[in-house]
Amino acid sequence: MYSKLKKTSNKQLLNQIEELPSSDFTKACYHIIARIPRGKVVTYQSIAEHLGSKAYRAVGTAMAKNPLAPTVPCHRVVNSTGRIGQYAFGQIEKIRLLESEGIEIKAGKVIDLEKYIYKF
DNA sequence: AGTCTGACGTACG
DNA sequence: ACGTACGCCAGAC
Repeated sequence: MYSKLKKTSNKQLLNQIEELPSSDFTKACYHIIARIPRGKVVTYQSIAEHLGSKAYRAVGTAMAKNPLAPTVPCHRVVNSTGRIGQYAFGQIEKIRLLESEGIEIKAGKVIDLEKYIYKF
């Protein structure tokens, strides 16, 4: 009976991303993030590397403008140091979301980051 | 085309 | 285990 409240399918989401007026680089970032499962995280650096680039700062810039948050789960992107990093709706909210997915965070850092890293 | 700005990373103190 | 300085590069003007 809640079928109409079903989340946007991944396929629909990918189409939505394609329709955005963003650059290819930015859309590629969203595509990558769209496949991170609940309870897992990736780093800005790994996203850039996956795109064959060193532009990890630009990845952050793309996140900052993410028009599909939190459907495109940009809250699952953290610093390579394990620090939470920034979030358009505030670090508090980012931490709250991550904890709700089972990720342990203390003093703004992910405890045992390796355990939660999503590998491509 | 030139310049500036970041949801970053890393080295170094 | 901090903070800071500097390098990085795509995107916005």
